[in-house]
Amino acid sequence: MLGQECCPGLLTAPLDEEQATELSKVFKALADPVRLRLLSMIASRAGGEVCVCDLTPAFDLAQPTISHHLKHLRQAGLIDCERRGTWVYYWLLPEMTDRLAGILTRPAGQPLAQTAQKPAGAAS
Amino acid sequence: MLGQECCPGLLTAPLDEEQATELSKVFKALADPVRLRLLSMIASRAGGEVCVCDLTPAFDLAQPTISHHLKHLRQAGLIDCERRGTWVYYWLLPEMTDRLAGILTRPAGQPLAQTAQKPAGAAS
DNA sequence: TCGTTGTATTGATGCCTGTCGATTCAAGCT
DNA sequence: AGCTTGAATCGACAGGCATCAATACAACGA
Repeated sequence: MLGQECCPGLLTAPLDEEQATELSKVFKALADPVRLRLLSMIASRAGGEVCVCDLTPAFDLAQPTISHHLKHLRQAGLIDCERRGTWVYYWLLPEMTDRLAGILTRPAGQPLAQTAQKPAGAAS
Repeated sequence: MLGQECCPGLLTAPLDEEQATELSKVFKALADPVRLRLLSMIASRAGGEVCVCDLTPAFDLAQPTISHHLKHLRQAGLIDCERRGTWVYYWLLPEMTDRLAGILTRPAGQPLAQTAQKPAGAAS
Protein backbone atom coordinates (compact mmCIF):
# COMPACT_ATOMS: atom_id res chain seq x y z
CA MET A 1 0.00 0.00 0.00
CA LEU A 2 0.86 3.63 -0.33
CA GLY A 3 3.95 3.69 -2.46
CA GLN A 4 5.87 0.47 -2.50
CA GLU A 5 8.57 2.43 -4.21
CA CYS A 6 10.22 4.67 -1.67
CA CYS A 7 8.67 8.09 -2.28
CA PRO A 8 7.10 8.84 -5.63
CA GLY A 9 6.67 12.40 -4.52
CA LEU A 10 3.31 14.00 -5.29
CA LEU A 11 5.22 17.12 -6.27
CA THR A 12 7.47 15.50 -8.86
CA ALA A 13 5.14 13.31 -10.90
CA PRO A 14 1.40 13.00 -11.38
CA LEU A 15 -0.17 10.43 -9.09
CA ASP A 16 -2.15 7.67 -10.70
CA GLU A 17 -5.65 6.97 -9.50
CA GLU A 18 -4.72 4.16 -7.13
CA GLN A 19 -1.86 6.02 -5.49
CA ALA A 20 -4.10 9.04 -5.02
CA THR A 21 -6.83 6.95 -3.42
CA GLU A 22 -4.44 5.32 -0.97
CA LEU A 23 -2.80 8.58 -0.06
CA SER A 24 -6.12 10.34 0.38
CA LYS A 25 -7.06 7.85 3.10
CA VAL A 26 -4.14 8.94 5.24
CA PHE A 27 -4.84 12.63 4.70
CA LYS A 28 -8.49 11.99 5.54
CA ALA A 29 -7.32 10.69 8.90
CA LEU A 30 -5.50 13.98 9.45
CA ALA A 31 -8.41 16.07 8.21
CA ASP A 32 -10.09 16.51 11.56
CA PRO A 33 -9.13 18.82 14.43
CA VAL A 34 -9.81 16.23 17.09
CA ARG A 35 -7.68 13.61 15.39
CA LEU A 36 -4.87 16.09 14.85
CA ARG A 37 -4.88 16.96 18.53
CA LEU A 38 -4.99 13.30 19.49
CA LEU A 39 -2.09 12.54 17.19
CA SER A 40 -0.02 15.42 18.51
CA MET A 41 -0.75 14.44 22.09
CA ILE A 42 0.37 10.90 21.38
CA ALA A 43 3.41 11.84 19.32
CA SER A 44 4.73 14.44 21.69
CA ARG A 45 4.45 12.24 24.74
CA ALA A 46 7.78 11.84 26.47
CA GLY A 47 7.60 8.10 27.07
CA GLY A 48 6.30 7.49 23.58
CA GLU A 49 2.93 6.22 24.68
CA VAL A 50 -0.29 7.55 26.12
CA CYS A 51 -3.10 5.93 28.00
CA VAL A 52 -6.57 6.57 26.58
CA CYS A 53 -7.62 7.67 30.02
CA ASP A 54 -5.21 10.61 29.63
CA LEU A 55 -6.59 11.57 26.22
CA THR A 56 -10.34 11.49 26.79
CA PRO A 57 -10.62 14.20 29.47
CA ALA A 58 -8.79 16.68 27.21
CA PHE A 59 -11.87 16.95 24.98
CA ASP A 60 -15.47 17.96 25.41
CA LEU A 61 -16.51 14.80 23.66
CA ALA A 62 -18.06 11.55 24.71
CA GLN A 63 -15.75 8.61 25.28
CA PRO A 64 -17.03 6.60 22.26
CA THR A 65 -16.22 9.54 20.02
CA ILE A 66 -12.60 9.59 21.13
CA SER A 67 -12.42 5.86 20.66
CA HIS A 68 -13.82 6.26 17.16
CA HIS A 69 -11.17 8.83 16.23
CA LEU A 70 -8.37 6.68 17.64
CA LYS A 71 -9.59 3.80 15.52
CA HIS A 72 -9.52 6.03 12.47
CA LEU A 73 -5.92 7.05 13.15
CA ARG A 74 -4.95 3.44 13.74
CA GLN A 75 -6.53 2.22 10.51
CA ALA A 76 -4.58 4.89 8.68
CA GLY A 77 -1.36 3.43 10.02
CA LEU A 78 -0.48 6.52 12.02
CA ILE A 79 -0.64 4.98 15.47
CA ASP A 80 -0.88 1.58 17.13
CA CYS A 81 -2.08 0.41 20.52
CA GLU A 82 -1.89 -2.33 23.09
CA ARG A 83 -4.04 -3.31 26.01
CA ARG A 84 -2.16 -3.57 29.27
CA GLY A 85 -4.39 -4.69 32.06
CA THR A 86 -7.39 -2.45 32.30
CA TRP A 87 -5.87 0.32 30.22
CA VAL A 88 -5.05 0.76 26.55
CA TYR A 89 -1.93 2.60 25.45
CA TYR A 90 -1.35 4.29 22.10
CA TRP A 91 1.89 5.30 20.40
CA LEU A 92 2.96 6.91 17.15
CA LEU A 93 4.14 4.98 14.12
CA PRO A 94 6.74 7.41 12.76
CA GLU A 95 7.09 5.50 9.49
CA MET A 96 3.83 6.96 8.26
CA THR A 97 4.49 10.56 9.24
CA ASP A 98 7.99 10.24 7.80
CA ARG A 99 6.52 9.00 4.56
CA LEU A 100 4.04 11.86 4.40
CA ALA A 101 6.78 14.37 5.08
CA GLY A 102 8.77 12.85 2.24
CA ILE A 103 5.82 12.95 -0.10
CA LEU A 104 5.31 16.64 0.60
CA THR A 105 8.97 17.54 0.26
CA ARG A 106 10.12 18.79 -3.09
CA PRO A 107 13.55 17.71 -4.26
CA ALA A 108 16.08 20.35 -3.27
CA GLY A 109 17.30 22.62 -6.02
CA GLN A 110 14.54 21.56 -8.32
CA PRO A 111 12.57 24.70 -9.00
CA LEU A 112 9.13 23.38 -9.76
CA ALA A 113 7.77 26.83 -9.81
CA GLN A 114 9.78 30.01 -9.71
CA THR A 115 9.74 30.29 -5.92
CA ALA A 116 5.99 30.36 -5.75
CA GLN A 117 5.61 33.58 -7.62
CA LYS A 118 3.32 33.47 -10.54
CA PRO A 119 5.23 32.06 -13.47
CA ALA A 120 6.28 34.15 -16.44
CA GLY A 121 3.46 34.54 -18.89
CA ALA A 122 3.57 32.12 -21.77
CA ALA A 123 0.69 33.55 -23.71
CA SER A 124 2.06 37.00 -24.39
CA MET B 1 -3.14 31.57 10.27
CA LEU B 2 -1.59 28.16 10.58
CA GLY B 3 1.37 28.66 12.82
CA GLN B 4 2.63 32.20 12.91
CA GLU B 5 5.58 30.76 14.75
CA CYS B 6 7.68 28.89 12.27
CA CYS B 7 6.80 25.23 12.82
CA PRO B 8 5.27 24.18 16.10
CA GLY B 9 5.53 20.64 14.93
CA LEU B 10 2.51 18.45 15.61
CA LEU B 11 4.91 15.72 16.67
CA THR B 12 6.71 17.69 19.35
CA ALA B 13 3.96 19.42 21.30
CA PRO B 14 0.20 19.05 21.63
CA LEU B 15 -1.72 21.31 19.26
CA ASP B 16 -4.22 23.65 20.76
CA GLU B 17 -7.75 23.72 19.44
CA GLU B 18 -7.25 26.66 17.09
CA GLN B 19 -4.04 25.35 15.56
CA ALA B 20 -5.67 21.98 15.01
CA THR B 21 -8.68 23.54 13.32
CA GLU B 22 -6.54 25.59 10.94
CA LEU B 23 -4.29 22.69 10.10
CA SER B 24 -7.20 20.34 9.53
CA LYS B 25 -8.51 22.62 6.79
CA VAL B 26 -5.36 22.09 4.76
CA PHE B 27 -5.38 18.35 5.29
CA LYS B 28 -9.04 18.33 4.30
CA ALA B 29 -8.03 19.81 0.99
CA LEU B 30 -5.62 16.90 0.52
CA ALA B 31 -8.13 14.31 1.67
CA ASP B 32 -9.58 13.60 -1.76
CA PRO B 33 -8.09 11.51 -4.57
CA VAL B 34 -9.14 13.95 -7.27
CA ARG B 35 -7.59 16.91 -5.50
CA LEU B 36 -4.39 14.97 -4.83
CA ARG B 37 -4.11 14.13 -8.51
CA LEU B 38 -4.84 17.72 -9.50
CA LEU B 39 -2.21 18.98 -7.08
CA SER B 40 0.38 16.51 -8.31
CA MET B 41 -0.37 17.37 -11.91
CA ILE B 42 0.06 21.05 -11.18
CA ALA B 43 3.14 20.66 -8.97
CA SER B 44 5.01 18.35 -11.29
CA ARG B 45 4.45 20.47 -14.36
CA ALA B 46 7.73 21.48 -15.94
CA GLY B 47 6.87 25.11 -16.59
CA GLY B 48 5.35 25.48 -13.15
CA GLU B 49 1.86 26.11 -14.40
CA VAL B 50 -1.02 24.23 -15.95
CA CYS B 51 -4.01 25.31 -17.95
CA VAL B 52 -7.35 24.07 -16.66
CA CYS B 53 -8.03 22.80 -20.13
CA ASP B 54 -5.16 20.34 -19.63
CA LEU B 55 -6.47 19.14 -16.29
CA THR B 56 -10.13 18.55 -16.98
CA PRO B 57 -9.81 15.84 -19.66
CA ALA B 58 -7.66 13.72 -17.32
CA PHE B 59 -10.71 12.91 -15.22
CA ASP B 60 -14.06 11.23 -15.79
CA LEU B 61 -15.73 14.13 -14.07
CA ALA B 62 -17.84 17.05 -15.18
CA GLN B 63 -16.07 20.35 -15.67
CA PRO B 64 -17.79 22.10 -12.73
CA THR B 65 -16.56 19.35 -10.44
CA ILE B 66 -12.94 19.97 -11.42
CA SER B 67 -13.47 23.67 -10.98
CA HIS B 68 -14.89 23.03 -7.53
CA HIS B 69 -11.85 20.98 -6.50
CA LEU B 70 -9.45 23.60 -7.80
CA LYS B 71 -11.26 26.21 -5.75
CA HIS B 72 -10.90 24.02 -2.68
CA LEU B 73 -7.14 23.67 -3.23
CA ARG B 74 -6.83 27.39 -3.79
CA GLN B 75 -8.73 28.29 -0.63
CA ALA B 76 -6.40 26.02 1.29
CA GLY B 77 -3.44 28.05 0.07
CA LEU B 78 -1.94 25.17 -1.86
CA ILE B 79 -2.25 26.67 -5.33
CA ASP B 80 -3.02 29.96 -7.01
CA CYS B 81 -4.29 30.89 -10.44
CA GLU B 82 -4.49 33.64 -13.02
CA ARG B 83 -6.69 34.22 -16.03
CA ARG B 84 -4.75 34.83 -19.22
CA GLY B 85 -7.07 35.55 -22.09
CA THR B 86 -9.61 32.80 -22.39
CA TRP B 87 -7.67 30.33 -20.29
CA VAL B 88 -6.90 30.05 -16.58
CA TYR B 89 -3.55 28.80 -15.37
CA TYR B 90 -2.80 27.25 -11.98
CA TRP B 91 0.48 26.81 -10.16
CA LEU B 92 1.71 25.42 -6.86
CA LEU B 93 2.39 27.52 -3.78
CA PRO B 94 5.34 25.61 -2.31
CA GLU B 95 5.21 27.53 0.96
CA MET B 96 2.23 25.51 2.06
CA THR B 97 3.57 22.08 1.12
CA ASP B 98 6.89 23.02 2.70
CA ARG B 99 5.10 23.98 5.87
CA LEU B 100 3.17 20.72 5.95
CA ALA B 101 6.35 18.74 5.39
CA GLY B 102 7.94 20.59 8.29
CA ILE B 103 4.96 19.94 10.51
CA LEU B 104 5.17 16.22 9.82
CA THR B 105 8.92 16.01 10.30
CA ARG B 106 10.18 14.96 13.70
CA PRO B 107 13.27 16.65 15.00
CA ALA B 108 16.29 14.53 14.12
CA GLY B 109 17.80 12.56 16.95
CA GLN B 110 14.79 13.08 19.13
CA PRO B 111 13.42 9.63 19.81
CA LEU B 112 9.77 10.32 20.32
CA ALA B 113 9.04 6.65 20.37
CA GLN B 114 11.56 3.88 20.42
CA THR B 115 11.81 3.55 16.65
CA ALA B 116 8.16 2.85 16.25
CA GLN B 117 8.23 -0.41 18.08
CA LYS B 118 5.83 -0.69 20.91
CA PRO B 119 7.36 0.96 23.93
CA ALA B 120 8.63 -0.97 26.90
CA GLY B 121 5.83 -1.95 29.20
CA ALA B 122 5.42 0.29 32.19
CA ALA B 123 2.86 -1.83 33.97
CA SER B 124 4.98 -4.88 34.57
C1' DT C 1 -23.09 42.86 -31.79
C1' DC C 2 -23.63 38.20 -31.82
C1' DG C 3 -21.99 33.55 -31.46
C1' DT C 4 -18.37 30.49 -29.57
C1' DT C 5 -15.29 28.63 -26.34
C1' DG C 6 -13.36 28.20 -21.69
C1' DT C 7 -14.21 28.60 -16.81
C1' DA C 8 -16.85 29.63 -12.55
C1' DT C 9 -21.14 29.70 -9.89
C1' DT C 10 -25.66 27.96 -8.44
C1' DG C 11 -29.00 24.65 -6.73
C1' DA C 12 -30.16 20.00 -5.92
C1' DT C 13 -29.17 15.26 -4.53
C1' DG C 14 -27.15 11.27 -2.37
C1' DC C 15 -23.42 9.55 0.28
C1' DC C 16 -20.01 9.99 3.86
C1' DT C 17 -18.80 11.09 8.55
C1' DG C 18 -18.68 13.14 13.33
C1' DT C 19 -21.36 12.78 17.25
C1' DC C 20 -24.13 10.75 20.79
C1' DG C 21 -26.66 7.26 24.01
C1' DA C 22 -26.94 2.56 24.91
C1' DT C 23 -24.75 -1.53 25.09
C1' DT C 24 -21.02 -4.84 25.12
C1' DC C 25 -16.52 -6.49 26.10
C1' DA C 26 -12.20 -6.89 28.99
C1' DA C 27 -9.80 -6.97 33.25
C1' DG C 28 -9.31 -6.56 38.07
C1' DC C 29 -11.16 -6.68 42.76
C1' DT C 30 -14.03 -8.33 46.71
C1' DA D 1 -19.80 -15.23 41.10
C1' DG D 2 -20.83 -10.45 41.22
C1' DC D 3 -19.42 -5.66 41.08
C1' DT D 4 -16.65 -1.85 39.23
C1' DT D 5 -13.90 0.59 35.97
C1' DG D 6 -11.88 1.41 31.33
C1' DA D 7 -12.48 1.02 26.46
C1' DA D 8 -14.69 -0.55 22.10
C1' DT D 9 -18.81 -1.47 19.29
C1' DC D 10 -23.57 -0.60 17.69
C1' DG D 11 -27.46 2.08 15.84
C1' DA D 12 -29.24 6.46 14.86
C1' DC D 13 -29.18 11.16 13.53
C1' DA D 14 -27.55 15.60 11.62
C1' DG D 15 -24.36 18.21 9.04
C1' DG D 16 -20.83 18.20 5.48
C1' DC D 17 -19.24 17.17 0.94
C1' DA D 18 -18.57 15.28 -3.90
C1' DT D 19 -21.08 15.25 -7.85
C1' DC D 20 -24.03 16.73 -11.56
C1' DA D 21 -27.11 19.65 -14.82
C1' DA D 22 -28.18 24.20 -15.69
C1' DT D 23 -26.77 28.66 -15.81
C1' DA D 24 -23.82 32.71 -15.69
C1' DC D 25 -19.61 35.04 -16.63
C1' DA D 26 -15.29 36.28 -19.36
C1' DA D 27 -12.72 36.77 -23.49
C1' DC D 28 -12.10 36.30 -28.19
C1' DG D 29 -13.41 36.41 -33.17
C1' DA D 30 -16.51 37.17 -37.17
